[in-house]
Amino acid sequence: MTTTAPSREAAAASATAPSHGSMSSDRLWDTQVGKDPAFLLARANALSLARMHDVLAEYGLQARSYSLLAIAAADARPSQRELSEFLRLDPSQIVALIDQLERRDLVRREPDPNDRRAKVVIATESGRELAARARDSVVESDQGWFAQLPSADDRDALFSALRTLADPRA
Amino acid sequence: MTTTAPSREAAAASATAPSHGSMSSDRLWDTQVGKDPAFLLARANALSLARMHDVLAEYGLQARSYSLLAIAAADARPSQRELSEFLRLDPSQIVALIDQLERRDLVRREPDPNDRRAKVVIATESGRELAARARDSVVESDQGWFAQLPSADDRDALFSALRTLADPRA
DNA sequence: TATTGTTATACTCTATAACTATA
DNA sequence: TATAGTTATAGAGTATAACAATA
Repeated sequence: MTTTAPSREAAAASATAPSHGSMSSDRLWDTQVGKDPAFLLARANALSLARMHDVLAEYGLQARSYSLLAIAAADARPSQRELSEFLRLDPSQIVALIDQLERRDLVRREPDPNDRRAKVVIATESGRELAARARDSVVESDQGWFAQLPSADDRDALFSALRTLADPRA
Repeated sequence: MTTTAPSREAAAASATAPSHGSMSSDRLWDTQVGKDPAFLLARANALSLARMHDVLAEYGLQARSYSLLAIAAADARPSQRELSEFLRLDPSQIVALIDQLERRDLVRREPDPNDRRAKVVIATESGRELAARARDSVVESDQGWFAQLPSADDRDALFSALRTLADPRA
């Protein structure tokens, strides 16, 4: 989650019978775009994000606010700059995100003793509780979704590849 | 590409020496969020999309307009509804996208003889030429980026997994 | 002189609802 | 009655530049 915007409604029809009109046409999938790895990555992400959006709605969170809260709740003590880089959001968006969470008393800003320009983001007690509950839902939902890959080896291979592509240190 | 919005500037610093401040902090990567497959998927996509944005700027295209043009240029004869589902964009956004490309004489609308409500999108000759040139750049860029995975087996496993997650028919 | 957080602003993208014409 | 395309609009997300405080 986080990064990029949510993309639309429910997604990923789970019904067994496509009945009438919701089937994507083979003609489009047979084009080069339908085989372009970057397109597949984008489309998979859009579906994942839509699912995450649904899961997190119960907690009044979105992918990005959940990510930020979860990092704070993990006592990572991130500065806003670090969050900006990690979540790939503009520093001014981080301000807005933290403002939202702070209004709900889920996080607070604390001056960094080592650099008084910087502020670290700390989860409050209720922030930790919400993050824990949301995390359980997210983990469960992730498992269900990635179970579309039936083999654990396939899933591990995917996760490893994503890590390589996502993590600049890799 | 396509689906979701572009996410920021250049991304994916290729320099060998991170020099001073651009290194993401290990503390954040060590949290559960940094290991969440959905987060990795989102972040990988954000980096991919930023790269695609840079590549396509030369042609006056973005990920979504490129995808639409490439599908039309492949003679897939998509209706706007099909494009909406395939690209996961609202029908009204498809209207706007086609309007843009039509103003540049890259595509045109044609009534569907089998259903006069529907319009199929056709690439013009100059649209085909632009799509071909853009496609070459995209393919080259994709190859370079996914070469972060040195093993062809690993890349194939990733592509296969993404296809499963992205394609509702899978 | 450079960096952190902040504010302000313009722009793009997204979601929704209504309308028309066909089916 | 339902669907394809269109229009309009409000809201959310994004990119940029400027500013005060601190390094």
